[in-house]
Amino acid sequence: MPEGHTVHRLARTLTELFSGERVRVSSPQGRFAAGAAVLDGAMLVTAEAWGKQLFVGFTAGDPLGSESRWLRVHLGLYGAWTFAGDGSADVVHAIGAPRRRIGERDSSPPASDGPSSGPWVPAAPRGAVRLRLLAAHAVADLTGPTACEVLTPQEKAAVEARLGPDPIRPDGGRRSQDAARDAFVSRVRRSRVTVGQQLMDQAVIAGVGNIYRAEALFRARVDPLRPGREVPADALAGTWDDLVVLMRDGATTGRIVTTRPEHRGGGAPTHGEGRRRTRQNTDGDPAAVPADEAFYVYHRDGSPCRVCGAPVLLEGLAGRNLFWCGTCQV
DNA sequence: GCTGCATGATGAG
DNA sequence: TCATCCTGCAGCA
Repeated sequence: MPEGHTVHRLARTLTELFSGERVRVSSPQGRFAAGAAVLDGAMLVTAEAWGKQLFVGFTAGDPLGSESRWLRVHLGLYGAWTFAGDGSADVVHAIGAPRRRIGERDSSPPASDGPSSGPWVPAAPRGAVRLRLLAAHAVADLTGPTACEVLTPQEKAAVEARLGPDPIRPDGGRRSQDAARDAFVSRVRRSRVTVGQQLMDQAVIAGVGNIYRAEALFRARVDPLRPGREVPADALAGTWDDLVVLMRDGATTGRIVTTRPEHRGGGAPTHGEGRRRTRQNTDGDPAAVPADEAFYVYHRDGSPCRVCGAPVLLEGLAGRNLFWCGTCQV
């Protein structure tokens, strides 16, 4: 599922592909027909993310009236975007749940025969496409979103007002990085709701999902079942700072990798150049870290903790699976 | 072919 | 706390 890093990545991709373009907006599946009709033919200005919320801005004028509009998309558990293009833009991939299909070049005919092969024709939408954005050189299809609606700027502001700070946004979306961190720390400590639950609350911190929750609390050695007000402020501040690094890395690479090099490589001991790496996510090559070594606890229930060897625990918490190490996290 | 799950959020009870 | 919505895919038969 798309956690915040994926949504930020999507915003960048949409901006790259469509900003400054007039786009045809349609709803092949039909469920967004009315909204699509409002936006069809408008100029797309930019796309941005706040936590898991994606906002795509369209300029006032022409088909729209005197007011600009924002398309708000939330992918939920299953939503996904699929991109294709004529190859003039370097971005042809899909991002989203349940599986990334990065690198899939479904529609684009090989650009091998050059510009003489005539105008690019996008492939027919595949599956239940709620929304299609089409410009001269690229197409984006959206399937399975939890939310897809057209908002006024005021309505967009109202949505944002309900969201907590977002570690990926500059300054966390607050006045400063310190203000964002403080807001997060004090909010968590104001409540006796477990810190594990609060990390999934988008009003507390925006963009964190089940993976980042599990991994960040493990790295901070904090027991997810601890009431928020009992977690030391400096542990929470450290968690925020850690998430800033982890999630920005995720947004850059498209992959979540939280393990430190010294905790990977179950078999072969790392040596040589691999040893001194301190970054988590890739060092430029996401494939460098095998998928089964990317996490400390997420989806590793029953397997030995990478640090202490105790079996990773799994429990249902507020309807979601919670993974943690009962020995390392206290 | 069918079933159950998934990195979410919401609304009713 | 539960049911519900959105969709695709892995894992079965």
